[in-house]
Amino acid sequence: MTIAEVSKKYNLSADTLRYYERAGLIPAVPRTAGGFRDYGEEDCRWIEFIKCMRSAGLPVEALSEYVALFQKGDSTREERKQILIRQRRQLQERLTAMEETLDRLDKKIESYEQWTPCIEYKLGV
Amino acid sequence: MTIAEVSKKYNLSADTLRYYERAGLIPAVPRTAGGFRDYGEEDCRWIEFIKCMRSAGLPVEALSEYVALFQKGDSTREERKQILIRQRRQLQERLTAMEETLDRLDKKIESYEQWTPCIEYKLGV
DNA sequence: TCTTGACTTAAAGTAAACTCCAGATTTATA
DNA sequence: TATAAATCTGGAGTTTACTTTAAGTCAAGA
Repeated sequence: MTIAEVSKKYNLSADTLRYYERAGLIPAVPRTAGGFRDYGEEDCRWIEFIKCMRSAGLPVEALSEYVALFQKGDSTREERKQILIRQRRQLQERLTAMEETLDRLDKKIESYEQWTPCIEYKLGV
Repeated sequence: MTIAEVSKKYNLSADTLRYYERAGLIPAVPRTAGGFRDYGEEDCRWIEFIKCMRSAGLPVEALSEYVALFQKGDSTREERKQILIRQRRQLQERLTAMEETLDRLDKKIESYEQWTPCIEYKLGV
């Protein structure tokens, strides 16, 4: 697959795909004789995985460490697992904060549905 | 309250508090004769509100628009409400994506708990 | 009064994650 | 074969949200 095809498939710009590779978010992609990237199935799975993780806000650095360790082989299994556990915990924390904010936004929007100006409304908060 | 006291109370640096004011995330804070900020109860409520919204990732720009509209008075109620609704929807979307990623991370961590290398493990994704 | 520490501003600097650009090379099409 | 479209690399530029700096002002204690 060419970079244009992968770009379309995952809705990531070609620049972003090249950036992900350069930053070590995905292993090096094989090339054609002319030097063009030629993505295979496994490359695609990496891209999909990284896209998912990035969409949830996992930092590029943590992910590139994970990929680097993965490429070092089995001896890094435990270290990789610790990265995942750590990122899972931080993601959970962000999620909880966001759920609280969502609740608060809901209440606020509800208060905007009423005509009667209440103290909350007066303060705008 | 001085900026140092508010900084301690909300665990935001004095620099961040000044930045929030400058960026219009909170209305202008009253000053002492000497020009020092003198935060009152209402200022604190704004800060707490903005801190909560920012912690969930609501963009500075959307929040500053909201505050600007609030300061223009009642006629902007509907516009303010639309901002909140829009941000709520986007927050919900981010939340859903993050929940999916959390699930996936959980499964991945579980797979790291096993000795048997499976296809997933081999691919690292 | 002097000095030390808290506070002020405007402006520059930083970090993260892309995004764009220039100039060269490769590949597909007429 | 000529040319246009796609891709390459290295490096610079952008955006968001702060954070730091510099140079000065204000206020409380010795």
